[in-house]
Amino acid sequence: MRKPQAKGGGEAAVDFGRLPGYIGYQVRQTQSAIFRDISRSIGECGVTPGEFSLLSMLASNPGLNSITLARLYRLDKATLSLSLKRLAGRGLIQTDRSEEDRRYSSLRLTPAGRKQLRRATRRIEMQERAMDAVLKPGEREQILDLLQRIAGAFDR
Amino acid sequence: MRKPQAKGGGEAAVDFGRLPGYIGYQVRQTQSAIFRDISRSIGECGVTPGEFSLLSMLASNPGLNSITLARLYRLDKATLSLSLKRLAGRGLIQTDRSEEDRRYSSLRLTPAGRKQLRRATRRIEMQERAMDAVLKPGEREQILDLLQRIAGAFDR
DNA sequence: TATTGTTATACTCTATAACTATA
DNA sequence: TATAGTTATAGAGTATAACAATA
Repeated sequence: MRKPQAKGGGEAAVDFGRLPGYIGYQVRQTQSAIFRDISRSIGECGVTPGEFSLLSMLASNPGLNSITLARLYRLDKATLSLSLKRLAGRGLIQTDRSEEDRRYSSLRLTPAGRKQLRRATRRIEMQERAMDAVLKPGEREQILDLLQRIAGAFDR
Repeated sequence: MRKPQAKGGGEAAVDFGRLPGYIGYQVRQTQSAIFRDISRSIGECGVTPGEFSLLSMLASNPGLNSITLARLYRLDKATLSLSLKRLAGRGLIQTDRSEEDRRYSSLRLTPAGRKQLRRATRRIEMQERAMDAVLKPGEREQILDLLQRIAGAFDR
């Protein structure tokens, strides 16, 4: 218990206290390490992790509307509206009004969006392979399961 | 493979594609669920997760300087300067110039900061207990280990 | 010259509130 | 009246660049 957690660099004798024993803390640190790694190749990859999720969802669910996306990711519709506007501005998605109910927009990837998604997917999967390099057989499934259960604990 | 990952809500038949199989994706979702949960009681708790880390570090390492903190958390010194300014403005920390080398500041909690940290710690540990409720014996140690190894894979 | 720290500026992500168009 | 979507505004969190003080 209370094992200090060295983190590289020559900061001898810094005491992390109980922080390393908190799952919340380690999830934050890990998320930040993963994000930093992707950011280093953001030019090569072209999209942020959040944008990658959105593009993937539209690839699997063409015609999806933004209120559904907002509910799935628990974002305010205004927040999502801005993200989608940016993606549309870059020509990666196309937003049309739905025929049946003209309040809804129908979202889908453009050809440029599909191409960008393929590029980003290659980069993301490279990163996942880098993680596999430090995991033993079965551990990927294990952590995916643990993370989903923990997130589920707060689904409320 | 390609198991769609239902996420509550009545969005029947939304296909998450490969996303649920990516560790990066699940870490992001979990971090976001944990953050949302803490945010709901931010008034009660008083500090953000990032501020909680900073206060904890200063509790365990009184007199720490900001460049060391910046290196540990891989933040730019300007970024950290702003966070510390906000904490100082709320009277939670006190920053003094070091005696030996007057370029350095010596950071420490004020009595109000110690009190706030105790309050936040109670809240954070409640959250950790909520996670334990969905974990079997040994699984907390398991996920802490897995997360640290994955973060370490990108330490570069 | 090099290092610590601050300030100015800018960009992303997020939310709330007020609005329009549609139902 | 209710819902989908947009815009305006504001607050964190992050970075880069330019600067001051100290070594």
